[in-house]
Amino acid sequence: MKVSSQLRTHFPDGVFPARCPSRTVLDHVTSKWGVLILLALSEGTPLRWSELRRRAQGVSEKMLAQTLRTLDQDGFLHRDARPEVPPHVEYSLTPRGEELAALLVPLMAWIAQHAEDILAE
Amino acid sequence: MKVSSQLRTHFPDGVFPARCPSRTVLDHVTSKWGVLILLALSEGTPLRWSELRRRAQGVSEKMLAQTLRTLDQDGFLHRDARPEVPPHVEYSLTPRGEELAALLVPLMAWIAQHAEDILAE
DNA sequence: CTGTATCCGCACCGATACTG
DNA sequence: CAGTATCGGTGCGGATACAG
Repeated sequence: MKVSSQLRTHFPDGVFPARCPSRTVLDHVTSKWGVLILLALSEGTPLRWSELRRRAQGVSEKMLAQTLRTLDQDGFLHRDARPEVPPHVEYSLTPRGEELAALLVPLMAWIAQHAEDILAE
Repeated sequence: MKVSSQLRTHFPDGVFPARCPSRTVLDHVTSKWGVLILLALSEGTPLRWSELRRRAQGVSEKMLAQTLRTLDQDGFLHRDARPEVPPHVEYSLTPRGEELAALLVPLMAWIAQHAEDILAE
């Protein structure tokens, strides 16, 4: 069985329409910082804003905020703000986010394993 | 076993460095059109330029060329030009590309399956 | 048919300053 | 600590014209 048959259910002719929900979600998920944030949270431990900034090296405050908002709206992660001073906010994956991350992890693992060979050529 | 442990091998502390081979390859693979092209070819059938344009709806000639070049340089796909008039060029996945696509397909299948629910909220 | 070359707008993104 | 507001540049990406 060809692996691509999994796609035939939703894209019978192999065509990916320009404006469809799948494209939108795909863009959110595969966005430059979206992947890294989902991966960082894939371990299960809730992470704070500053910790996420540290893990996804190079992300600006603006892009972190924007990405977190998008992923939150899509229901992939949960924002837990404790009413404290100073503020203490934790981000964690929702069940839906965990499903998604479970598919992202093998991808990233494969990439990490082959990246050097790929760029060496 | 947590699924994320697959990443611990390469990112022991869960930190994704700014400038590392993995980031570069990740950006290539998760690029707007890169994913769609890899998925279109994941079926195994070689596709021609014009057919790829049709499948990845909305892609411009410029971006198709650019994306194909990148994926080719990374060794994910093979360009087969037959010396004919008019030109006949076929693109297909390399073994490496097939490995990658095999990880991309379940991701896209999951997204296609949940996209409407996700955006409905 | 399969591209390449060029122009150019605008959206993305980073940097900075500021706030609760 | 955890963000928001604003500005400016830059490179992505679309449109068009052209070539082999």
